[in-house]
Amino acid sequence: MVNEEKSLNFLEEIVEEDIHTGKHGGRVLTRFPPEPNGYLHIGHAKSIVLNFGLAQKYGGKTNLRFDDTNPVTEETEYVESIKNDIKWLGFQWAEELYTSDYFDTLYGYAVKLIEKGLAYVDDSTSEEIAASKGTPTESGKPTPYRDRSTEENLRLFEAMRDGKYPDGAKVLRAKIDLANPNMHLRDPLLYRIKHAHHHRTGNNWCIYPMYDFAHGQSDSIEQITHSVCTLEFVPHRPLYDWLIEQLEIFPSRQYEFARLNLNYTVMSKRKLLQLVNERYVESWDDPRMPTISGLRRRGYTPASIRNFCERIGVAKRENIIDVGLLEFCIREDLNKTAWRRMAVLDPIKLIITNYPEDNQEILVGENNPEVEGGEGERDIPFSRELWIEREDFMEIPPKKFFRLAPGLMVRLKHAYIVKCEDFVKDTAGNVTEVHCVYIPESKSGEDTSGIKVKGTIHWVSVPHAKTVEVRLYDRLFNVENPAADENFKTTINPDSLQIIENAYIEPDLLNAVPGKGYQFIRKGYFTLDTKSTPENPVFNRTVTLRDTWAKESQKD
RNA sequence: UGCCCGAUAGUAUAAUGGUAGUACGACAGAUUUUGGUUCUGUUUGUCUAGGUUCGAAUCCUGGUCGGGCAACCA
Repeated sequence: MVNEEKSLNFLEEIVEEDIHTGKHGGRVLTRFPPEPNGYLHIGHAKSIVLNFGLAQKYGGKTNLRFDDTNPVTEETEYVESIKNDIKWLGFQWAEELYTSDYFDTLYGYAVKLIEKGLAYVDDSTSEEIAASKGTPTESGKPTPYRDRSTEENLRLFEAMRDGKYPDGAKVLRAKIDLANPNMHLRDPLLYRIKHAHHHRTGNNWCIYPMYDFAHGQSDSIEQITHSVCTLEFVPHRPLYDWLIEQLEIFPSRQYEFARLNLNYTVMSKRKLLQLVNERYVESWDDPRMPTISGLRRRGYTPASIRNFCERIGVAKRENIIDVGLLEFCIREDLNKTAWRRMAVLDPIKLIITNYPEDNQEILVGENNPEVEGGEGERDIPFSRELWIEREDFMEIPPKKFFRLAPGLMVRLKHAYIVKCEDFVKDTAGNVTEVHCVYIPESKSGEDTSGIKVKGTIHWVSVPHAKTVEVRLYDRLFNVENPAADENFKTTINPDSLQIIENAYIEPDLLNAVPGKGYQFIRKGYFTLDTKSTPENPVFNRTVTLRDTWAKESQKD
């Protein structure tokens, strides 16, 4: 038997080692700690899959903790969207927690630090503090307030809490080492004054802890065993550890991995917010956005996103993943699950000259050829006049063109073989009609014609066709790494959205179910848009099918 | 030019001192009533210079390159 043991990523190795050595009694508790100031994106999905996946794999649990220490940017709207996205991805947290739940405890920790002589109230301005921190090559200098007595610090900190000072008048700083080569250890700020309404604590507080004084302590309060975050927090780890040690609280450990970057998109919340605010996209859930809600509206499935996150791996090396891999993952999923339907996006008329004018037939087509039994079938009306795709006819075809051209034959999917005999152009030279004859004995399923054709094309019966709006999406940016551009918005792809107001669909597609993916045969995967209504159906293209002909035809 | 992190095919990711493997991509072929799917095959890689060792992607040293750090953001 071949040993198919899957290799572990470095975090799984750490966890296995900890379990092996009996650390925390083998307990595994992770957390996913979003700040509720924006929508979750595919990069968060990587973190979610990692944190929840780690816990699941080793019999542990994961908390959802909102890191809500900055009341100015945080809103309940974001809390709700974040919870919704996590659930949609298929994960369930053990406890829903908020850093703001710990404000009292955190305040107590600050007092303890002051009492130990390890924190002081500083009256300096923001600029003065920045200047006194020195530079990476030059050590910092103490401000005039560094050596206040414990009593004075205690009194002032309490006064800060009691609202005696305006925003920015004072801060609480840790007293560590102004000469430390790690800038984060040069007396970092612990608390600042913000007379602001907090989405959960209202006006109870006018001082709020900084990230560094909240995150690690929250981990510790919850007894998180493995606190997983991204690489930019590596230099914060010594401070994380220092606070835990000085406060003598549960020793959570922080581990860092490289965040996900995807080419042809941006991932920072700030930039995504700009795209929304400046109307480059419709909203946070615009199908071109790399947000979870955008991907969902685009037609991505939870399984495809989870799968993607597992395939990209986890390491500490900076990376830029090809969106092609994301597209592979959704095609892989939808190929197995999407029901097949026919739709013509850019129509020209095909007339079967030897088919009786008043005749029509009801043909059948399987729903899903990837599944035994096809998951049932649907009726497809057929008649003398059909819509076909403009690109499926060429007056003068190149070599290896397996579609319609004068004298060429194709099969109409689920129907008959037809032979092109003629075509009609308008005054502008555009082909408007293709005239064919059909082979009556070549009907799908009962073909006795013996004719073999290379190509099969999709179609929709003209008198039975329904009209819908179809939205085709392309990458939002024209360059691989838009964030590298000083003004990333100049690299936006002006053609990222193409709206087809009148696409023709086979009648059964009117029964499409929201949230389900459909393959428009030969065109791609589509799903109903959230704004679609029975009166005005709108389909979003999730992703095209792989198109080797497009590549072939572009050669030479 | 202070500190920290990293460097394996085009992109990611394994190999934990002992045959450099996997996925996606690319290329070629087979199958196909979707130029889809599926299947088969091919291609391409250890940043660099030394050192340790019977043996180095792996350990050590120097260098190069990339990224991060001096927000009352997280």
